[in-house]
Amino acid sequence: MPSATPKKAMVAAEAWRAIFDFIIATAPQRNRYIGESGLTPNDSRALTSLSTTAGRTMGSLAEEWKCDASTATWIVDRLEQRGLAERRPHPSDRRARLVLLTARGARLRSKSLARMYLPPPELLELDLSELVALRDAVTKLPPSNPSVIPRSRGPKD
Amino acid sequence: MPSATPKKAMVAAEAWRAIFDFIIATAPQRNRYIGESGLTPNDSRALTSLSTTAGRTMGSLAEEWKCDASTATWIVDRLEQRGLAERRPHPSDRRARLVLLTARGARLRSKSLARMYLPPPELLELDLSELVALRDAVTKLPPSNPSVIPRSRGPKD
DNA sequence: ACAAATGCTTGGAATAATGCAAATATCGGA
DNA sequence: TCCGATATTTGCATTATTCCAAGCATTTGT
Repeated sequence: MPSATPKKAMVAAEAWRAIFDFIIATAPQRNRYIGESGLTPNDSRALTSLSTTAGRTMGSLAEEWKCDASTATWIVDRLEQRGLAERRPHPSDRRARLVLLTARGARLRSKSLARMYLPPPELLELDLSELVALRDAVTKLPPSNPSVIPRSRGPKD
Repeated sequence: MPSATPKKAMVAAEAWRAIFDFIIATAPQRNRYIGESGLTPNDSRALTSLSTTAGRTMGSLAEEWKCDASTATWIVDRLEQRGLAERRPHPSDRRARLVLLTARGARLRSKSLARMYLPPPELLELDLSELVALRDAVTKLPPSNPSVIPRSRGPKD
């Protein structure tokens, strides 16, 4: 066990365990959402790595996904076939490609994210005061790249 | 939007979003654990549905996993081939089978769970007081089936 | 200008997952 | 006892994922 701050480690373990159990318990719902979007879990993850503005090279995607370069090719091919992403030439390196989300991809991504952000119904079983305490506590968690604000508008998809 | 308790819904949404982002941000670590165990995510999930004592019928497993009965057969076959689970005759219904974890399966399951319960390092970035508040808040979350207490002992696996 | 390195795609091969239809054995009720 | 319902497994077909080895075009360092 980390002996640096035993007390802290203990509390962190208790906190994490409760969070983890909650995640597992509410996972089926989210998996259902993913399925309904016509995406595989893999596609879904891939979408969150892209944006309509900042192109990513295949290489950086493969690195982020910790997979073979050819696997990244396969994954992006898949998105491209569905019109969710597109490859463009790299402005300064003609070997490389920049992968961007299409408008359609962005819509699907937002929609998908919006559903993931829907709080599990179980959360509403808490009192308002408990919820507030929870909200205040979890918003202190280290900031992860805030996965874009989901805005639903424009044509459906 | 759920108009029942707008305030509550709002707070729940904020809380969930922070939790969800944290889960996503720390997912790579956990995925790595799963991979290292030589199990697929599917296997891993399957293990958590079994115990060494309470046998489950194939049917109930298929229902829990929301998959075809033949898929459940495939999944359990997989575990059985690796010596992690075993089928036994059902005491009162000769059509049915009871699936149980083997000792080896139980060890792997515990080990796997224990790693999942290791709090993400990011959690330790919080102050002790913040952690305590978090712990107190999340332990009020609706109880999920507590996925068994991981106890590491016995021969390695 | 070359050779080695880099970025990506293709071709292939293997495994994982999943569902449907058919076959088997058993159970339960009329 | 006989028939429809139930529990599982098998055989098949399909899709999803992965990685390795090769091949191409381009870039870089010397």
